Amino acid sequence: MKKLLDDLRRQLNERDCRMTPQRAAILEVFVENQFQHLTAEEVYQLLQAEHPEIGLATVYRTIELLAGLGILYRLDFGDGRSRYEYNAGQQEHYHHHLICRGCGKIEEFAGDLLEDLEELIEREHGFQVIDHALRFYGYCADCRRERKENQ
Amino acid sequence: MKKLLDDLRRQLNERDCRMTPQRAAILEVFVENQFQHLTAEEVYQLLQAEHPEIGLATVYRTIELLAGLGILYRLDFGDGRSRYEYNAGQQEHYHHHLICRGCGKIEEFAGDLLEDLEELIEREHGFQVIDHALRFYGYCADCRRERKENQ
DNA sequence: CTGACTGCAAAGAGTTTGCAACCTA
DNA sequence: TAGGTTGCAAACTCTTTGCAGTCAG
Repeated sequence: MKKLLDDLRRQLNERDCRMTPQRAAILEVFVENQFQHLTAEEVYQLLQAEHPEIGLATVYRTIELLAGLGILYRLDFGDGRSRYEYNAGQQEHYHHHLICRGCGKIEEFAGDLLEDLEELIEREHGFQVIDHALRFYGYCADCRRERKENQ
Repeated sequence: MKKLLDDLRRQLNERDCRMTPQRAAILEVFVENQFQHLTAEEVYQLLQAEHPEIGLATVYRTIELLAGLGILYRLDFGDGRSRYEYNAGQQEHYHHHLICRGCGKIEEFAGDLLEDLEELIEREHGFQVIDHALRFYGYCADCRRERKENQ
């Protein structure tokens, strides 16, 4: 954790921004909840125990900052709020999402498989791809079972 | 257009819902703006000329209804509002989106290429895929040019 | 000691909902 | 004529912003 905080401090200083206890606490929440898809409100709730003084506005502002630095990754599953995930490798995202229309559960699966396509896009559209989001919508194993039973 | 309206009426009646001039007008907007990604507000604006009496709440309610029937397709590009597109074939969507982080422009490109992956997902995760969304984020040709010039 | 950062509360967007009047089947 | 539908306004949810006080560098 210490190294991550030092990294953050350095990145902030490079941009004339400052390290604060609030920013450290918020980064910590994301690191401790790696692979989760947290909303601002959830981060705020998770902070209540140890840092009840941190306001929701600060959470929003910090999340935006961290996302701008590439430390967080923004996800939008279409449920009306933004979710964020810690981007451990600070590299591209090679996992995708299976979003269940029954229960809302989000599974991840690994794999890129899109490089060829990205090359094609660059060649044919002159579009420089810096990221991609691939989502599959459908019904997870649990919901499929339930749906079968209800027939 | 008439056939589409009759189809809609039939689908509505099957669900104990009614055809109304408002619903017809809203469907018409989507048909006339095929391949566009309209927000509720945009639909409302487009209706003003011919149907200034239709309220925004009705637009929202109708869009939700049409999306539930599979007549519209919901798109979410992460800009804080939902967009909808007329689903001409009422079948799966085999085009994807290139979203420019510079100017926000959204280009489409055709191609499925995901069938193999869908099979894999079903086999390995027991997840039944009914749709997918594939988006590439980056910089379009125009913005790339501009960014080069500003260097 | 400067100016970036914070918490709070208020304002803003987009969307949903309650309700009385209205209209379709 | 029964009950689904509408327009309006108010309510709601998520997010952003203004501001005075605070704190990091």
